[in-house]
Amino acid sequence: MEPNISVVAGLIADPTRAKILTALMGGKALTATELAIEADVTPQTASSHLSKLVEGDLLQLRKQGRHRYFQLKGLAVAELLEQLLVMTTSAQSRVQTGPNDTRLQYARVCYDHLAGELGVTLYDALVAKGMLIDAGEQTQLTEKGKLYFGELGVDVARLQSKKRPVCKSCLDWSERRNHLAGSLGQWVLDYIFEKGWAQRDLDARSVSFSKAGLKAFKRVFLVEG
Amino acid sequence: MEPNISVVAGLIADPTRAKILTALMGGKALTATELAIEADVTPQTASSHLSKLVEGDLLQLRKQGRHRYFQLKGLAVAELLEQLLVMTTSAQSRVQTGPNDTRLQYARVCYDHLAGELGVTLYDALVAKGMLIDAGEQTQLTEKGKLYFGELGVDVARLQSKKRPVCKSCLDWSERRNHLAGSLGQWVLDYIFEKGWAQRDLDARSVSFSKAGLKAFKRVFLVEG
DNA sequence: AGAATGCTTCGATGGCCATCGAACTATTGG
DNA sequence: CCAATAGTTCGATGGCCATCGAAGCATTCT
Repeated sequence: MEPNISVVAGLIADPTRAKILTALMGGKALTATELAIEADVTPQTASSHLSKLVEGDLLQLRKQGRHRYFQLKGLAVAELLEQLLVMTTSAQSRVQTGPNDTRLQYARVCYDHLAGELGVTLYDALVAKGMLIDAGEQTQLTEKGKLYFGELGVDVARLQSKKRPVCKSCLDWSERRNHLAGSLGQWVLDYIFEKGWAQRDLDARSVSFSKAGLKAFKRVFLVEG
Repeated sequence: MEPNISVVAGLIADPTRAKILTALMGGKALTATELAIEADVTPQTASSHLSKLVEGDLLQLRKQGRHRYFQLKGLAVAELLEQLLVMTTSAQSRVQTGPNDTRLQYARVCYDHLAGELGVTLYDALVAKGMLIDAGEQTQLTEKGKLYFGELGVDVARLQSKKRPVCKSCLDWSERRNHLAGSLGQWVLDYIFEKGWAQRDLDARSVSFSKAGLKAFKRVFLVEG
């Protein structure tokens, strides 16, 4: 009648695939090789599992150069795995990690926009507030977002007239999650330096926020915490 | 690291066991033979599966005379199955709605509370009338709601003293919207049967309202139309 | 007590599938 | 171009397990 649920369950039932899925629960995208190492199998075996998981709509594949990044496909998959974890870790309390404000300060430049944990947080916050729509690789700026950035002083129409996409999600090197790229991402980084919230470090890649600058950044860009 | 989740998933992965589990989603306890017929296998095969499901803490066994009654063990199991149904029904188009399916979609039992279109309508109506506050997964019963249900004969204080949450929203697999779970949801379903407004169908999941019963239900629980 | 019903255990069979070695394709970097 | 890295497909192997026939245990009915 409905073998579908057993098909999905069957995908999770294999211990190796379960390891792959739980490894991806952090939200980070991982490469095929990394997942093979994580699951402690050869690349061939991992490849077989990964294609099945993609075929079964549990994972999403994003090709980037010679790498293939995998991540959980949609919130429903993560929730399903959560539910399974709830079942199996009955007595274990789910303790959240402590204040992550200190770790949040890790930030660096990716080409011309903000990357690192803070970049990812920014991206997530803008999506959560309805400014952006995360549609896989193609990120959309909503009408609400246009208004919001317009009030901050962005000439949205001018950005849109250029060839370069306004919004683009870029897979983060360290976080392996989306952060904001495109001309809007560039604008945000420029804005940060312009306001004096932060400055480039000597290695020219990492970005140091001042205490007040970080606070202002979070306030203006709707990042909670 | 944690093969537990693959173990649980493996229990659901077998099509026969999946049939058994979905048959038990009605909340009604069924005998081993009934489940064998439902899953279309011999009693020996069903027995093997059932012992595994009990061993894996997905089913609860109750011996009664020469019968062995099985039912889902706890709400978490039912929620896990619901979550799987949410995943699998979202992937495929909404066709194939025979007469039995439409009945199931209108009103059915989800473990121990009312689900389907009518369940969702009830939930929405209670929220609209200010009896409940929809706050994500944790639904709140308002003071007004406590008064209202108190007049219907609910011992709210007793429900609150129990471990199980009074209100809880449960995602409906056909409607994909919240319906009322928790001990209050259980009370509502009991009330419906107690008043004779409806009765369980043969398939043990769908709920048949009489014409007068439906009218009374809508009147008492503030559902418009 | 004897028969019937409900259910389980045992053992054999057959099919599915996870795994890895070997060989291949694809992308990057000198 | 060649070398290196990333990942895939193919084929063989081995193990796990769902299934059911046969037989056994348990409970109830008459």
